[in-house]
Formats: sequence, C-alpha cells, structure tokens
Amino acid sequence: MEEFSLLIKNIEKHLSLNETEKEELRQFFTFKKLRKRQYFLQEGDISHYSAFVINGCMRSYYVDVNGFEHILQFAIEDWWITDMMSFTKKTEAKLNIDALEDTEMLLITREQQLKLFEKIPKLEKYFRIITENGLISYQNRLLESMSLHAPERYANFIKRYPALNKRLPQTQIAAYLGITPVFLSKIRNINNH
Amino acid sequence: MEEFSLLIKNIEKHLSLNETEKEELRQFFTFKKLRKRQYFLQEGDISHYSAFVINGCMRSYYVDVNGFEHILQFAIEDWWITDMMSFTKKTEAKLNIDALEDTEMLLITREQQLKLFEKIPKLEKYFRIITENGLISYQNRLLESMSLHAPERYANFIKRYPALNKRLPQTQIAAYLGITPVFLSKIRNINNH
DNA sequence: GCCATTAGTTAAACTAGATTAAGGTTCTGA
DNA sequence: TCAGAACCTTAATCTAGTTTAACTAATGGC
Repeated sequence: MEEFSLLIKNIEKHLSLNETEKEELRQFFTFKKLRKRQYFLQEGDISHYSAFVINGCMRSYYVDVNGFEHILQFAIEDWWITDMMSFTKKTEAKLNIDALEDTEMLLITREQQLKLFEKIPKLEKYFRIITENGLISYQNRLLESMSLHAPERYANFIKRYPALNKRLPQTQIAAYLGITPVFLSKIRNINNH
Repeated sequence: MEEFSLLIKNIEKHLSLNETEKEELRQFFTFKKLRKRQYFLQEGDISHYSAFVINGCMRSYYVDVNGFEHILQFAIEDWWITDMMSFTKKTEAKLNIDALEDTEMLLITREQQLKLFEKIPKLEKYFRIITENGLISYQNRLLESMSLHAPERYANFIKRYPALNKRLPQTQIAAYLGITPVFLSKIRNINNH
C-alpha cells in the first residue's frame, strides 16, 4: 500500500530495512482517516495510539482552567504525534489531539510498538532517535519562550515552518506561540510597516 | 566501585541486568568530580558526554543576548544531564552546564553509548525510556509556562521538587521559572502573608 | 444560496511581571 | 580577617502583552 512508503522513507533516514522487514513492519500499523475538526484524543482518555501523519494536519493542545487552548505541537505529513505521557504510562491524557485538516495517518499501539522492538530490534533505535529529536525541539521551544519576545518567536516560527505559517489560521499560530490572536495581528501589521 | 551502584539501581528500575552485564557496563563510563561553579560544558563547545549525577547538583542553562541566564534543567543525584542537541548531533552547544555544588558523576560519550547499545541491546530500551521521560517533562514545563502565572508555576515547583527549593539559591530558582529574582522574592513574601 | 458561526482588525484600558535603584545580609577566598 | 562578591528585600516606575469591545471578512453547514 502506498501509505506505508512515507513511513518507510522516514525510517530509512535513520537506518536501512530489507524487504522482509518492510513487510513485517506493516503488520504493526493500522490506517486511519480523520475529518477536519475530528478528535483523535480527548483529555481524560488514554492515548492508546501514536500517529504518523501521511497527509493533512493535526495538533495537540492543552485547555487551561479559563478554557484557552495552548498548542504543543502541529503535525503535518511525515511527523509523529501523540500524548507521550499518556501513551507510555497509560495515564489519563491532559492533552487533546484533533485534525486541523482532513488527515490520513498510520497508528501503532504501545503494545504493538514494544512487540515491534522485539521483532525488529533496530526499530528501537528509530524510535529512540525520533524521541531524542522531539526532546530537542521541546527544549528549544522552552528556551525560546523564556528568552525571546513574541515578535522574535514569530519570526523564528516563520523561518522554521514557512509552510505552516501559510497553511494555518492565525488563531492556531497564536495558540502555538503562546500569545493572543489580537497581538499576533498587531505583530503581523507592524512587520508589514 | 560504589559509584556505579546508583546508576545500576537506576537502570534496574526499568529492566534487569545480570552480573556479567553489570561488569561490562562499567567499562563504558568514566568517573568525574567537579567543584562548585566549575563548567562541565560551555556554549560553543561540543557536548562529548552525557552525565549521570551521583551526588551534588548541576544545571544546564542558556545565556540570552542580554546576558541573562535561563535554566533548562537541574540535575541532582540519580539524574542525567547533557545538551542533547550537541550530544546527539555533534553541533556546537547553545547551552552551558556547570556545577551548583561539588558534584560527582559518571560520564559516557555518544560513541561509547552507541557501542553499549550493540553490546547490551536492552540498554537501548533504558535510554529510550529516559529520553521519553525527558521529553514528557519538557513538554509539561512548556505547557505550564504557557498556561500558568508565575505564582502557580512556583507552587508546582515546590510541590514537585521540595528538596531543590530548599537547596538552591533563589536566583537559580527564578532563572528556572523564567522570572526575575525580584519577582520571586515578592511571590514568596505574599505566600507568607 | 443564506445565515450563523468562525476568523481577523484596530484601538483603548488594563495587568503581570520587568527594570532600576538603594540598602542590608551572608559567603568566600586570599 | 576582611573585602569583594553574591544574595535578598522593598518600593517606584515602566512595558510587553492581555482584555474587551465594536466592526468587517470569510466559511461552512443546511
């Protein structure tokens, strides 16, 4: 199936797989489509799956006591997304995950993931690297949120994810940057003189 | 050597090791002492080592363009610390790491770590779990920094790390919470009525 | 194809937290 | 042992970003 080729390409950035392994790999994943606005995970549920996005766009976010949404991650094609805490420890998710566009993805459960590590041990390496990179990017974001003002954070966002900047509504970008849409509007207009 | 027992205990929280494996393990680490204020890593260098703290206290921090320090992590006994970006990708470190107290630690290089994974594959699992937990904790911190005000973040810090709250100077805690020492002083006094 | 919701703009009033500054205390190392 | 450094407190002033509100533009569900 065509869906797998993107995942396999992604894995092969980090290690090589023979045909048998590629074939075995497929057995561990399920395919799923989401409509725009559809939930993949709701706060309080357990995140049984980790998702690899094939096309479309997802977001994970936290809803605070005042009902405001704070976006932790966007995931477009070739990205992984889950509530890592809930997925690895089977605790109730604090995050919501939903689709910002119609989205297709490949899912794996934690149990299947652990079995996969036994069957094809080098995939443990793949997931270790993915996780290392995720840690690095959260670390970077925390660092930027502590040391930069909103206009600089927005400038970095544009530079790092030019595609997302065009693709996403301003509300979502503001919720990712940790500012209000009103303030992002102001920043954008100041940038355009 | 006594130093290893803490590391082995830490590993055995996640998987079991036989005596041979424990013995092999030791070959991959080196022991190091740091005096208070001594650098373990300086911005611009490459982080050749990841460190497991046996006793004492370390911190990793970023110095912004105005010379202010922003602390990403404290590491006391039983914690790992490094600049993950520099350690895994051999890039120039953006972070500094130094000792807040006289500290003893065990070091491993990235090369040794990768060799270790080949020799004792289940240690890849150990480091995957450590990394997953690190990712979760950065994610949580980012989320708190976006959704809570400073007094609540401080309250959570006290609850989560009561020992650190007593052990560290206020300047360091403020640099971790992303506020000024002046403001932390205010928060503390309001809390004491 | 229309109406209701969602998304974006602009401006005025407000606030969490920064900055500056001055004075007091506690550490530390030669 | 003592001088400089690091640390803490309090208060006044300032600012980045929020809140509210009123208006316009774009979407999308029926």
